[in-house]
Amino acid sequence: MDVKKLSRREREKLMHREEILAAALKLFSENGYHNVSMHEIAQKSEFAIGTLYKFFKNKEDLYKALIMTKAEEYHRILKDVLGQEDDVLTALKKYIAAKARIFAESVPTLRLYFAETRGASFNIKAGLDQDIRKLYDQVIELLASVFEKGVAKKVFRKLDPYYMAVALEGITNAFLFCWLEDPSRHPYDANVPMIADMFLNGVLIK
Amino acid sequence: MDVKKLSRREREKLMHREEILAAALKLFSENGYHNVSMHEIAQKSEFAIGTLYKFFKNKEDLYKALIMTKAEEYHRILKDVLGQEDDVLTALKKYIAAKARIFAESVPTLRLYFAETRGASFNIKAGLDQDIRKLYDQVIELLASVFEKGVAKKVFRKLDPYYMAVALEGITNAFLFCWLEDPSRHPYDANVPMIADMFLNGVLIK
DNA sequence: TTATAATATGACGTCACATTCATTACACGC
DNA sequence: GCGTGTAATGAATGTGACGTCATATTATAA
Repeated sequence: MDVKKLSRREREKLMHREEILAAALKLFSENGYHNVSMHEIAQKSEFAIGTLYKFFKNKEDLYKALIMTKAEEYHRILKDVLGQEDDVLTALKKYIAAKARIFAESVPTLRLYFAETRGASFNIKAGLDQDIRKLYDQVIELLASVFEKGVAKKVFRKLDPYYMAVALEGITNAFLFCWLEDPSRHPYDANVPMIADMFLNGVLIK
Repeated sequence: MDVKKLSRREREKLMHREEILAAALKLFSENGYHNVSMHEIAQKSEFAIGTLYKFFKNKEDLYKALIMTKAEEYHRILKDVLGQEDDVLTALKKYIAAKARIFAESVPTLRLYFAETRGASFNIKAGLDQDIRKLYDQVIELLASVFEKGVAKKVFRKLDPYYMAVALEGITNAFLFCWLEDPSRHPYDANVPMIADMFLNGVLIK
């Protein structure tokens, strides 16, 4: 998979593909799948309609390629973070912070990702749901295993590890959503310690 | 607004409207706005296409009427619960439980509500976002005021009340989503105490 | 320079869907 | 039974989007 192995022709073709995807990301994240036409994507990417169909079988295929690329990247990063040999507490804090880093560089990606994973996704007839879902479930399971370890080591209370993972996902996503709505008023980065604190210690005075 | 004041003609007309909305709810919640045609809604509700247009200006209008009715009902119930003169802790627990009750009777409604409030809603060109958002923000603010009271009374730690509300919303929605995906495996009702416990006390062993 | 392969183009066919409106059916008072 | 206004109908219309393909352009090799 070395880039050097590819001829200029092939490298350019890949670049063109990337350009199409970049244009599509911008449009889809702003307007949603059904409110973007292939004509618009062609215009924005400065290719002809026919060219899009050289790269992607159809509109669904283009969308799916876009989403899955991003989802796999997201998944890989979180897996890396959770896979490091840290103690459970730092692993968790790293995880919360990583979610910020991933999307900090690309708000459009976050918008698309939320559109497909939160709420019911009705964009694509079939298949995509399942594929993204599988990646998402893997992250949850990984998180759950961290919690399980934490429970065994008596760091965490004896609660269902899976539900702890669900809760943490819920909280972090809620703050990501806040940030998405108004980045300057609700910065995610700055709130990471507070989020961790709230989740770990609760809101009650003991 | 007494029903008795209406003639049979008028009552029937209202009933017909309800029937159309019921058919639309089922279809939209299963397939999403763009994958349901007016023709399908007409068929399911056993009216002619033209009749739909007697009740609603267009497809968007029909969808909007559907969503806003449900959203206002949801909002009203949560407002009632939080408005009662309870101490902050029972108010909170009631709130968490109420979210279950509202949707327990209608999974389709929950699906639609999530489709419009979580993730980016791209169904309707403009307007709906803002209107639903306003209702949603009111609930958050109400929740925040409960937390503020709790902080003043030294029940809750000194954290930003708004962010506590965001976190609670995040957690409860995450569990609602779980329930939506697999109602028998992840019952929301049974988990209410656990959710409250996790949010109030955190996951850490002290 | 020419031949050949690879890539890009965009006008157009086709189809599905939202919306309209001329017509029909119906209820109710006289 | 008759006339009037209200409600319901669904074939017809117009629009717009996807995806195709015959053609044009560019790159490479001979």
